[in-house]
Amino acid sequence: MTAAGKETPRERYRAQLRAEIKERAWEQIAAAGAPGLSLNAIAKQMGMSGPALYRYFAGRDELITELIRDAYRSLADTIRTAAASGADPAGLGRALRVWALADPQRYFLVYGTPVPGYRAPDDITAIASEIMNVLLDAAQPTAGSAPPAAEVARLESHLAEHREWAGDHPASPAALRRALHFWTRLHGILSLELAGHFTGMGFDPAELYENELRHLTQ
Amino acid sequence: MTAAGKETPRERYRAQLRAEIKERAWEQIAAAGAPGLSLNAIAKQMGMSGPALYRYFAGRDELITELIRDAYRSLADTIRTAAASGADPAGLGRALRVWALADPQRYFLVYGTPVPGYRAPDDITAIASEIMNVLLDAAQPTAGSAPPAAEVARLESHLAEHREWAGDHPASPAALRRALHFWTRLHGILSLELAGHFTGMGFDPAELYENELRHLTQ
DNA sequence: GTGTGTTCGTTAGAAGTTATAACTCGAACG
DNA sequence: CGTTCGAGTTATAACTTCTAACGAACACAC
Repeated sequence: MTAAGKETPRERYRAQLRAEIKERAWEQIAAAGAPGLSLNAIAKQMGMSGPALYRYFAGRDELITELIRDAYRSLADTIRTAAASGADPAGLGRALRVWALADPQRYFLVYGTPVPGYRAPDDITAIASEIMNVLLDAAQPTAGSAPPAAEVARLESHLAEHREWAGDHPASPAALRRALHFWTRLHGILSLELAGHFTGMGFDPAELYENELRHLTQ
Repeated sequence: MTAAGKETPRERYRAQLRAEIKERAWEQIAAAGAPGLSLNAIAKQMGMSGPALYRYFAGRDELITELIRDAYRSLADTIRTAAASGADPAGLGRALRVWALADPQRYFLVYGTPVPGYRAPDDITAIASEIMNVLLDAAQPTAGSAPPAAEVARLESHLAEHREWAGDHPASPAALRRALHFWTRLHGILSLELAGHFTGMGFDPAELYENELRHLTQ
């Protein structure tokens, strides 16, 4: 895959160890959430003593940022792959849910409670807008189905005037609106489900989600 | 308000100090999120030394749980008050947004990323269902407007069979569905806005929110 | 007014954490 | 084969939560 020939043995070893550290980090995060991640614990698990990890990550924050980056990348890959294999918007939504349920804490690393001061590095926001691009693609085609109902007219004209976030994507105002709704509505259900706010309520979150997908794709 | 006569001086002092501790805790949480809350820092701020706080809270977890409880209560009061003063569902939605924007971290204490192991005490879940009750009330009246569109029929029949979460509230299946949508859709927009996922996108989240309210109330 | 307790706040300390500094040793490379 | 670079070590500082033991102040009963 990557130009393996040019790697020195040390680089190989280094990359491998970084990967193992992240591996353990994911386990800890899955078990106790991001605040429960401990560099020291990872080091002990790997049979080495604390400060050794600082050879591989500048600190806890850098490790977490790296994990957030990976989570974003994983999500972007999932969405892109689903779209590339001809999935309709509903299919994209289902892929999103499968991805989220596979590792709730990974979802929360992307869309969960932010640390007030934190500002995401540029490459992460780039991945975020890549995801948005796929959504905009998917929101486009819906033929000339729904008439521009008066209800949404105001929002669509507002979005038409503020389409910076779409970059140079040629999405129609209706598509801008649909992509946004797709995002916010599915996130609304998913995040509540993953946070456990539906547990004990009795109904099946999948039914609610499928209903929203039906609604979103008209 | 409270039966002040029967309070001993010590109880008064104790209650006051507990309140001040929570006050400082809110400041810290607003500034650095829940993980940034430090008992020690609070103690120092109040001019007393670390372990003194353990007279008032069993530990960090109990303090946070108490803050979560207060946040829930504050939200329930806000929603109930809005409903009591004759607000329609849209008004409830706006009250929710105002409450959330007033202190984003407080919102996240209620609806943010959960700690995997954490299980909310019963009285907190009781407040949660109190909130749901107000939502169910508000979702009820909408006259005989929308016909039971085939799109939502499946979800509504599912909800009709799983209405444990409504307690003994006499909400119609349509009301169950509407209350759920009200919750998930507004939370979807709000949580993304509060987490800063809309910053830099250019559009006004209020427009998106208002559109959703319009949509929700038909 | 003078005991008597309860409770408050203190210091000391254990067991963690992140992170830095200084040092050793081994492996890669010229 | 030697030199250098880097990995991992220990020691330390500055934090954190939280327990334990102590002293002192305060409310209350007598």
